[in-house]
Order: sequence, then structure tokens, then C-alpha cells
Amino acid sequence: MVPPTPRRVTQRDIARLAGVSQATVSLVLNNRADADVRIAPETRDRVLRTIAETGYAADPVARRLAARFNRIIGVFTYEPAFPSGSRDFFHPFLLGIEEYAERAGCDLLLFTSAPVVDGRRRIFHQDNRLRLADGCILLGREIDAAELHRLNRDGFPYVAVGRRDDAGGPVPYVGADYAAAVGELVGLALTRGHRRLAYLNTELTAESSADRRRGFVAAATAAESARHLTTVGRDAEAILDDLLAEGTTVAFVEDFATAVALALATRRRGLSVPGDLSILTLGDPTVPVPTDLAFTGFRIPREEMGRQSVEVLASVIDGSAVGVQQRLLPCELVEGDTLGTPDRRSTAAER
Amino acid sequence: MVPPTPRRVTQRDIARLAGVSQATVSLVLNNRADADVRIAPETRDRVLRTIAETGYAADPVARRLAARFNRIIGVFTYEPAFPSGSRDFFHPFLLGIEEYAERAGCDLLLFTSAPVVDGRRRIFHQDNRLRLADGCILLGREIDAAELHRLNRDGFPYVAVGRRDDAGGPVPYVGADYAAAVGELVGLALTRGHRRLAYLNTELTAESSADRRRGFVAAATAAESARHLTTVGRDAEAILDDLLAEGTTVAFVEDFATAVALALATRRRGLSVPGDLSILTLGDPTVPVPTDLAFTGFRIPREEMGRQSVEVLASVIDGSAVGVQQRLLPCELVEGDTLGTPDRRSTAAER
DNA sequence: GTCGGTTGCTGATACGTATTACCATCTCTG
DNA sequence: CAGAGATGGTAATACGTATCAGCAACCGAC
Repeated sequence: MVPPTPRRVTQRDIARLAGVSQATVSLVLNNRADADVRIAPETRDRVLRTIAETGYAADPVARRLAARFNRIIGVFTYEPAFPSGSRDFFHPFLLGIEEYAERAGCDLLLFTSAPVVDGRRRIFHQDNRLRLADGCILLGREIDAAELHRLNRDGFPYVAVGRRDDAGGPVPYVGADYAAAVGELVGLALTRGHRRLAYLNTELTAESSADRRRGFVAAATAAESARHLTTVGRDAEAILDDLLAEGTTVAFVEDFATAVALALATRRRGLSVPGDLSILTLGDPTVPVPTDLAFTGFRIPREEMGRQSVEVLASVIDGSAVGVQQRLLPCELVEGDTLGTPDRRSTAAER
Repeated sequence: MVPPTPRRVTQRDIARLAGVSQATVSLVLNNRADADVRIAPETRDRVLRTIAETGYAADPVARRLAARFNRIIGVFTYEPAFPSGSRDFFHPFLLGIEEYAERAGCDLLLFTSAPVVDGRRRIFHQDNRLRLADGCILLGREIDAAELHRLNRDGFPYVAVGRRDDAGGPVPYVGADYAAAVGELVGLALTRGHRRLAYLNTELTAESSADRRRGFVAAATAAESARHLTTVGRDAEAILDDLLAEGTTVAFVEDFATAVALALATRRRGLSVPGDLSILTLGDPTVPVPTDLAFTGFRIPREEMGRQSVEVLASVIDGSAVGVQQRLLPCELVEGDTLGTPDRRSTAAER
């Protein structure tokens, strides 16, 4: 292993050239002007001139070792950060993260080296370089609670993108207020006259999923009937049978692809969306699904979540944040074409 | 500035717990088994057990300071790395870079903090953190020669994505062989009977542009006429006039958007592509342009360029590379619908 | 029992920067 | 002109790891 650097300019070199001590160079560089640190203007100038001449730049590694602060923000993703799917789910988050990092003058360290163990990436592994960063941002649908636990224990500054349950203490996060958004959608459906609602969920473990269900349950108390169906292992036809049998007029669908499939099945049966069945989606697609329908639902403020996660992390790192930072950002409702009124069809027939 | 870390486990702690010296801990950790470094198996086990118990992880900063090697690859882009345009030009490069970095166990450091000066980002600036990385990858249509110069002078390992002219010495790069690809296209056009060719370029400075032109010039010697036109400041109509006046039958167009505009203009005039004019593109679009035409041209192996740039950089860093690394990857020809035969129209009329 | 060789480990030091305690020197005051 | 106070700088040390010269202890051979 040959040292890659032939020899680089250090503060010691500057000091020698300027006829001062290394400490003086450091003091000049850091613009120290405390009560007990004084540098004569001409000395300062001489040092600065020498620095300019040599093109010296401080070694960030040594600086970090000594000062324990580096203006580097780690980004940990549980999936590749640059995925193939162009309309990818992570992309907007990263966009916001990069934007705010640039504004804050921070570099981003992507932990691409994190190995996959048991089907998912791990933060903590042999020889992890987490601590090179001043703090880190965690991206992923599900984040291992044990790893959050360890981050908490180590006192390493971090922020999760998306709300997280406690893991050995409260978890700092910047999330989307799914509960409120779903609640609003339910309210909208009730206003339009819907009384028989159904909630279709896929996964069960993720917080983002639980929050949506919670929002549904809380807002649907005024409904005649509010059922929960799982879509796991069932095809759209079977689900549709189920919905129609109970006289459901509006379905709240967690997974975008399921909503598309359900709409297709409805049409295949000669029924219309939203004439016979209203279908609401609960967030943007996570995988690209082609559809000609403009679904009614809400938009997750992903870019803004990225931005604010960096903002929060920065405040945690520099100590200006008090307590555990937890933010929920509002989701914007999207009025599409898939929410109708339950009686529209009969009204049309009466005409 | 409160120290963010309360207190972390160090080799010294391990050493104390295991009853050995810090040096021994380091030796065990690095699996040293040289002739003059010997650790008794039981000592080694004891140290390893202590490490496991405490959950110790080496501080990458200190490691880097001592060993000058960190398995971190810097990525410098002259534009935001995560751009808004979904079909972005940089994206495939980053995809390849990430993929190979993951395989090589390297992390990626995005220099988002690089400030914009005079309309472009700068690698070297006050307080740059370049040296945190073991080496870096440079992405950008045009890269400042002065900055390359300085990288060369400093002996900092780097690789440019895309061929680069010398800048105070040869520049290591992984590029696409534009000259060969354009040459092949010219050959194809000649085979189809074209004799009057035109080359339409936009910018002049970038190496990628010069390579294409060079390929054109070298291969077009067999043609009756091979002209160069600039598209800068001219609209598609004027260019088309020019082409038709000279009896040009095939246009090699550097910029994808220009090709689209030219095809539209041709059609507006009641002429057909490729019946009256063949239009060839010289690489993928850099900005998304909607078109229903499948252009004949070639594909830049961008993902592979990303992968290999990391591969090359890694070999430069670990010293296994001899000399300056320069690679040109072949571009894949794409047979679309925009290359015809110059006499097809008259043949059709004779029938 | 002395001498060369081997084994297993440690002490010292380097890496480059930040910080603090402290030391000269000069200036002012009574 | 002694003492206090201000001024301008330096030496020393810390940060955590890697490396290497070298030391002690033991072994075997003559």
C-alpha cells in the first residue's frame, strides 16, 4: 500500500515559511479572536499570504480528529440510493436532502458499503464508517429497531425520514402526517355521502402503514360501516367481490398498484369508477404503475421531508436543538376523478 | 459547540480490558501476520472477545489519519447529483458508480458543499473536504483544466468520466469512444449509398464534442462532400435550407434536441425522414425531449462508464494500476428509423 | 553457561489540526 | 523603578490508530 499522497502541504510547512509556530497558523486559520488569543495584524497577514502562495488546504481528516466536527452528513438508505426506476420513491427525498445540504455547506456521505445481511442492509457492521459523518439521515420503509436503539445508546446524532416508533427512547424524525391526511380523505368521503367504507392494507409492520390505519379508524366512527381488508395473497377480483357484497361505496387503498388493479377489475365487470365504486389512494406510487386514472388521494411532501431532515439534523449536531426533534409535515390532498357520490348512479337512473 | 460524542470506546479501552497494549489491539484488528508480528492465539482471542463485548468499532477518521486510506470515494459533479429531470443524463453514471462502489465496499462522498463561482462549481475552494476521500470521480460535460492541473500536481488520485485532454500531464479517464461510434455511423451511411454528408455541432469546447467531429472527419473521406455546420444561433428552418441547398442526404446531429427540431422542420415542409433526409443522433438525449421518432444513432454505455471509473480509481488508489489509466468504451449502435437510402424516393417514384 | 534464534508483545512515534497553559516582553501607573 | 496589566506568541498535549524498532523471555545447541 503505497501512500497515495506524495507529500502535502501542512500547517507546519506554512509555519516554517512564515517564521511562526504551527499553533499560530491554526489560530489564524480559525480566525480566533478570543480574549486570550491575540495575533498581531502583520503576523496574521504574513501567515495568510503564505497560505495563499502555497495553496494550502486544511486536512479535513485531521481537523475532524481534533475538533470532532466535519460538516459531513451521512445518508443511509436501505435500498440503493440511485435506483433504476426513474420515478423512484427515494429520489425526491434525496433531492431535498441534497438541496438543503448544499445550502448548509455540508457534504453528503452515502453509505454504499453497508453490506446486505439477511436480506437488508445493516448500518452497523465490521468496519463501518458511520462516524466519519457528524450525523446521519436514515431512509427506508422499515428501519431496524435494534439499529435505532444502538444509535440512541451511542448518542450518535441522526434523523429518520418518516415517523418511527420509540426504540430505546424516542426517535427523532421528519415524517408525513398520514393519519391526518387519511382522516381528511375520510371526511371528504363522508361529506359526499359515503357511509360504507373499506380500508385495504398490504403490509402490517411499517409505521407509515399503521399511521394511515389509525387515521382511518379515528375518522370513520361516523360511518355506518368501516371495514378492514387485507390485500395480501388475494387477487383484485376476490377483493372486489368482497367489497360489493357488503355494499361498500368507497375503498381506501394503501398500495397504489392495488388501487390500479382494483379499478381495472371494476371496469372489467362493467362497473364504473367512481360511479359504482370510489377508490382513494393513500400516497404516491412506490413503484411505477401505468394507469390512465387520476386517483383522488394525497401527495407526500417528500422533497420537503428531505430538506427538513437535514435542517433538523444540523440543529441536533450543533446542539441548538432542545429535546428530541419530531416533525410531521402535512400532506396535500389531490382531487382526482375517483371519488364520486354513492347515490350518483341511482340519481342518473331516476332521470 | 458541545462535543456530539459523549465518549466512545477506543483501542485503549479494549487494551485495558484485555490486559494488553493498544498496539496489540491494533495488530489483532488488522490481522497482521507478518514475520515480525506475532500474536499468541489465546491473546488474539481475548482481544477479539473484548471487542465483541464492547461493540467497539474503529474510528475511521483516526484510521485515515494514520494510514491515509479510507475506502471512501469522492464524487464531484458540476451539477446537482440528484436532478429534477427524471431521465437525467448523470443518473446512469451514478447508478453504475454506486453499484461498483457497493461491490468494492466503498462509501461515496458527494461534494455537495462545493460552491458555485462564476456559474460553475469549483472543486477547490476555501475549506474543501476533498482529501477526506481516497480519491475522487469527476462528472461533468466540461471540467476545468486548471482544476485537473491542480489534481495532477497534488498527486490526488482521480478519474474523469469522459475522455479529457491533457492538463499538466495526461488525465486518467473512462470515456466513451465517440470517434469510433461516429465513424461506424458514417460507414453505415456510406454503405447505404449516402455521398453527401453534413455534421451539425453545437458546442465547441468539450472533448466529447471534438471526438465526435474527429470520428466524422476521419471516416467521411470517402464521401463526395462532408460539411460542418454549426447550429448555434440558427433555427431548424435555416439549417434545413442549408442542408437541402447542398443536396445533403444525411445529417449527423450532435445535440439530440436539434435532431428532433430538424426532423419536425423537415416534416413541416412536406418532406419525410428518412425519405428525403436521414437524421442520425450521436448519443443519448441530455435533456428530455419528447419525440415519436426512433432515431438511428448510438448509445453511450453510461452505467458501465460509472462502474469502470470506480474500478479504475480503486486500482489507482491501491497502487495496482501502472501508468495513467485511460479507457474508452465502445458505444452500441442503435438501428432506428431515421437512416434511409438517398435514392429510395426516386426509386419509389419510378415504380 | 553462553550465544544465536525465535516468540510474543510493548513503547515510542507519526499522522495534521485544535486548544490551552504559560512565558516572554512591553507599557503604564503610582 | 517595582509591580500590575496588557500584548503576542509558543510549547505541549490531545484526538485514535498504525507501524516498527526493540526488549524480555524462553529454547536449543555446543
